[in-house]
Amino acid sequence: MTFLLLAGYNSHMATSAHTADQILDVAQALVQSHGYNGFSYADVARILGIRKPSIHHHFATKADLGRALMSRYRQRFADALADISGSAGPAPLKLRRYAGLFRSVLEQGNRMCMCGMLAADFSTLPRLLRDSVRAFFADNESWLEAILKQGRTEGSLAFTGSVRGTATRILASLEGAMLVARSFEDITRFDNVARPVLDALKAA
Amino acid sequence: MTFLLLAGYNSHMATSAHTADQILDVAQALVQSHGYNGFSYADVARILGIRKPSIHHHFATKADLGRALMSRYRQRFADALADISGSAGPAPLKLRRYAGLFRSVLEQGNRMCMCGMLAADFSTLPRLLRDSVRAFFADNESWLEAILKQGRTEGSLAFTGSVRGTATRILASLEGAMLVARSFEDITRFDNVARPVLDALKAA
DNA sequence: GTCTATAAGATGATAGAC
DNA sequence: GTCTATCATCTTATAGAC
Repeated sequence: MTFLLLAGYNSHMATSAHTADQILDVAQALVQSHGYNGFSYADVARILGIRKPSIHHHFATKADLGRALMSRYRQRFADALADISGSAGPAPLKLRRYAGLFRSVLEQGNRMCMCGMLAADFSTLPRLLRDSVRAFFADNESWLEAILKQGRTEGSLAFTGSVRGTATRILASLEGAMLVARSFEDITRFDNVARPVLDALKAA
Repeated sequence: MTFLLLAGYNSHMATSAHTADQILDVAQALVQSHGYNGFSYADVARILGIRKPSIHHHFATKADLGRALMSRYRQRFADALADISGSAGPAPLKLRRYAGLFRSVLEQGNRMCMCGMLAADFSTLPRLLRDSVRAFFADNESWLEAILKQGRTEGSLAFTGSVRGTATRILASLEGAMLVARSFEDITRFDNVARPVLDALKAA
């Protein structure tokens, strides 16, 4: 398959980036658009203007590439979450910024959250990748729990039900909102889910 | 790939079913488990104990098979929705039965909603299939809107925000709940999202 | 309606030259 | 680190016998 929609990347920019990073950039965009089984080494090579064996040199197998992809994605996401929770604002603002993380992925060429996409591909993934997908979700929920607790403590959030259950619900709603919104190629569909889900948590 | 998890189907039952139906049964299970790009005619043939050309005889191309799959799936889902909305109960009960539709798919070998899965595979689908996925979601939202209106009218439901927005949110939450729950192979994760989402709509 | 045989192209991967 | 050449296997699909 040939895909031009590599928003956020083209082979003529970031010339200082190492090949391995460029491969990860392209592969990630392809996974987020087409799924783990929807892209090939040939696709990545074509887009970067290199040959398949060059990719195998950096990532011997597709499972290796997948692991590197997940490792980098989880690290970056963890950094983004740390940046938000380390900031000074009230919990509702942090939740809005959190949803903004997902929203920005959709904005970037109508991509899906990489882990949401891999959750769909779940049964076809190598074991290590499966574990990483679960860990990503678990990390997200733990982070959300901390923010929800902060909000309850500072009085900025008021919600019935457990902190854990609420975190689970926020994550699932955002993943589902992305999934449905991207099939309509309409980001307002994401907003129409994310906004009320978060607003419903606010203290009166 | 070889998959044994064809809960709900094996080649020794339903011997009276026509081959085309058996193919659809197996292909649907595979799409729901592995995605559109995660299964092949060879997989279907192996499971049914027939040869690939027999499948091509019934469904000339994979796109044809996909169309037939969607057509049957949407029809069945529409029938299930009509059955629920045609019944006598109050809106909250109908919503619970609606969520039960999704839940039963998860129970069936940890499958994903077929359209949720195809929404992930969206960018790799033939145009007609894309349209069908969108139509499925739109049909679901329209049905939910009708139930939400019924609930408001009869006083069994009370929610802030628009009927349309609430319908969108319910669908997205359920799809996302399935997506996340299946990666943990834990149906209680689905329940922990579906229950509070629907309970929050109930009139006091 | 199902089969054998087969094709053209894709896929993940390797050997070995430069 | 990148390339050419090559690989076994898989994928979608067709021709034609039974």
